[in-house]
Amino acid sequence: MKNNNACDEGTERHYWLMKSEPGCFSLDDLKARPGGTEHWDGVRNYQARNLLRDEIAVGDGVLFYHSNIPEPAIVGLARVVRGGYPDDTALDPGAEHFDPRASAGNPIWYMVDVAYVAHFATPLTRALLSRHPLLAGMEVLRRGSRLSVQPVTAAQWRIVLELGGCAEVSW
DNA sequence: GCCAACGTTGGC
DNA sequence: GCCAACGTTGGC
Repeated sequence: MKNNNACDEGTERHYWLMKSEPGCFSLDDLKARPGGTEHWDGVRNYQARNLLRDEIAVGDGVLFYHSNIPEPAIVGLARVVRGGYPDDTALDPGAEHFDPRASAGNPIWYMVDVAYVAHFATPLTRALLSRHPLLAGMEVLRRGSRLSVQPVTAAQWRIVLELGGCAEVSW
């Protein structure tokens, strides 16, 4: 976990990285959804839940990361179009991420909605990202980093968009 | 497939 | 409250 320094304390974060296994849900899948929009549901980790519930807001930027493949990479961009609200897949006994402890009055788990923005011209692999001195500290590159929703600094965001050929995308 | 890193569970 | 056992994530 990263600790805030004095400059970050109390300031809003606007940029995030979200992981997905492309065999489960890829950036192409997001693009193909009606309106390019989908719920980011199924997160069952309290640290990520807190971000979804309390921090992630409409208009925030999302780096879309493909994990658990031969060459994991940031493949493109999405935008948050709805802030945190209860993840009702936790209430569905038939759902993969059903949680018997959750109820309508105590949803426990939260999700946001994200909308497709763009694919990068080429996927930004871990090797490529690590080569950039200002990206070497990214949470996703840290060994053992498992958080599926991570904060990204404004500086990191800007550099990643440049590397991805999306510097002109305004936020 | 291996295994390190991490979160969660549960005995005590 | 400690901590060992266990399950999962995810890079390699």
